[in-house]
Amino acid sequence: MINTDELMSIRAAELYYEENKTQDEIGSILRLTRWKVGRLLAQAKASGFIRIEIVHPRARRLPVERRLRESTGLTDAIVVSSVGVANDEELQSRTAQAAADYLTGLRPIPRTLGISWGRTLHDVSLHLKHGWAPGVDVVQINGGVSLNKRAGTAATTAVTIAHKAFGAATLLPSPAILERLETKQAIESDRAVAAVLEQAAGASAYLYSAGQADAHSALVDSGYLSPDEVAELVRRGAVGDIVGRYIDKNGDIVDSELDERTLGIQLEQLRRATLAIAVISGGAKHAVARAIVGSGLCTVLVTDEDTARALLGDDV
Amino acid sequence: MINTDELMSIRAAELYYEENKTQDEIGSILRLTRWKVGRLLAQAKASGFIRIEIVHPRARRLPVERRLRESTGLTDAIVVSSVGVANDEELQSRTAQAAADYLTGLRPIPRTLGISWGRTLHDVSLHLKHGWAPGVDVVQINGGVSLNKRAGTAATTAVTIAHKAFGAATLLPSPAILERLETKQAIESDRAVAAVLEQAAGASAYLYSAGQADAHSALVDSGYLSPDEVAELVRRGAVGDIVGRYIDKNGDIVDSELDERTLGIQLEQLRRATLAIAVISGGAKHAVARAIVGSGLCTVLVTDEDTARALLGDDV
DNA sequence: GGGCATATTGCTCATATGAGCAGGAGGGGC
DNA sequence: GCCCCTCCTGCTCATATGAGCAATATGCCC
Repeated sequence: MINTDELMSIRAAELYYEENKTQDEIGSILRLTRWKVGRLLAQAKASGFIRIEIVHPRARRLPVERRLRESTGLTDAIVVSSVGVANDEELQSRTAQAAADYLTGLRPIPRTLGISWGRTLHDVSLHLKHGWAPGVDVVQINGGVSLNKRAGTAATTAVTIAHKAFGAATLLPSPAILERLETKQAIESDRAVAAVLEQAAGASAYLYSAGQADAHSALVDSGYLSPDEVAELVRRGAVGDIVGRYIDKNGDIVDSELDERTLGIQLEQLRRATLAIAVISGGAKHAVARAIVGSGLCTVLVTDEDTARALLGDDV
Repeated sequence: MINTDELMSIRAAELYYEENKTQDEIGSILRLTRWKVGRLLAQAKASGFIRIEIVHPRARRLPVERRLRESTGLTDAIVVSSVGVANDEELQSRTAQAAADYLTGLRPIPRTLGISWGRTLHDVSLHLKHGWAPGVDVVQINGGVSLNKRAGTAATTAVTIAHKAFGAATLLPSPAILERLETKQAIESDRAVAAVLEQAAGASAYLYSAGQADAHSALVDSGYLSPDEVAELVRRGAVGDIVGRYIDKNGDIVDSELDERTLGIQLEQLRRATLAIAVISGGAKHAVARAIVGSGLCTVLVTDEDTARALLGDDV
């Protein structure tokens, strides 16, 4: 049975929010003092009967962001609303847009930005406005040029971001994963490659995304790994990959032999970074997001509401 | 491309509605004057970016009610919110509850209330509180006692409503539809039946629901009609039934021969009534609701938001 | 570039609202 | 039945907000 006050608070809420009446007017309609009306409305809000949503592709969820900052070690969290989103694509676009906004608003402006590559990062590059920053150099932090089927995507991403900021792009001229350890070591010690890696190590900020651990991963798409190899990694606890390296739910490398053959900055370099921005969205990436945030691989997370709630352990 | 003001209005809305900041505080955060913030918020509201919903089973939709009253000849409209409703059953329960509330609040209190029977009315009777009125006599306005499979539902409904109002119930001792015209005329002229019909004709208010025109109708359930007969009625334009009589989309009797054999008050008596309350909910009853409201068969409509919007021609 | 029409801004002032407090009603415990 | 404690009510007062208006900026035609 619903009590009288609750019912009255609903009647009051209808008149207040839907009919735009003042609390005083509502008072005379419901034969209550205006103070009682005010209290009923406060009660209705507190009980969660009044739901206020901001319906807009650019809307963020500040309370969720705050909770994320408070309950994790993140220095910042950007959470886009998933109200009214039909598909994952729309959600990813919103998240990429938010990441672009965050980059644009970033102070101090980073001199050098280290980036990974992939669908998400490419999306971010497209959402950045021309002139988003007055000069930022971009450097790739993991390999991936040659084998990429969607030719040049990795390079295009870096170049676009740099170009739009009137800066220079430095590409890492190497595959993401080498077949043999010796080859990797050889490439790594090559002067051109070593110079890029050095620049990457000294970047003032990092921006990267994560891949889910399954056959849809960009590393599979690009031909570096077979679906079977990924399935084996999953069996061994992989939840996803960042900068080409597969991690488990604790943020640890799953297969050190594979990792040795992966060219790019180390996870430890990300962990030590003052500013490492992870951009992650979509239901399939909840697990990898948890691993990244939980093990301190990023200092800033840009994500969607559902992922954020999954991290927070919300039931809804 | 989204313009700057729109984006600012979203940022302002986040701070105002989610972070409970004052417009002044928002002003200093966004580097705007507090008046600009106020205008941005007003703009966000006007553009529909701020959605305020009252989430409660007893919540009504006053703006929809007003539009219904204005665009139809109804003297009153009660529209329950369908936010957060999972199934039709929940919706019907909410609507029945609203009808019970409406009856309880009705002034002047009717001396005699003429009612039909059916699932909906039964539901209303259960939602009424004991002592909902200080004495109201209830009279059935259409037949339906004997054949009803759910034995005595029709009678129980009338008795419950009357009992809870400390009044007397008068049952109409007749089937809803007779097989032969002569039988119907004979019963109708029987003293006991005629007296009830006379009382029904003089009721100060009517309360009835409507059935959809398909095999799930209560008249089929009760055995008065076969699914085939209903199908034939549909073919001839029937959209539903009220007080046992099938009507088309104009509110006209579909089959006058069948109607002649139907015992109860005439549609014209409902149309002439000062107070005729129709209680209708569920997606399957949009058509019959339209017919009833459109042809003036009720003066008050109690319904759900979706049905109301269908009547108003809203797209959503 | 000048002048006009229109939109936008920053203000004053009236009003609506929430915080905090004093008095009073209700409801056990003895 | 009496008292005390708690919760609730209705108030005063400070603050937040929206309406309306003058001043200013913007765009547009010639």
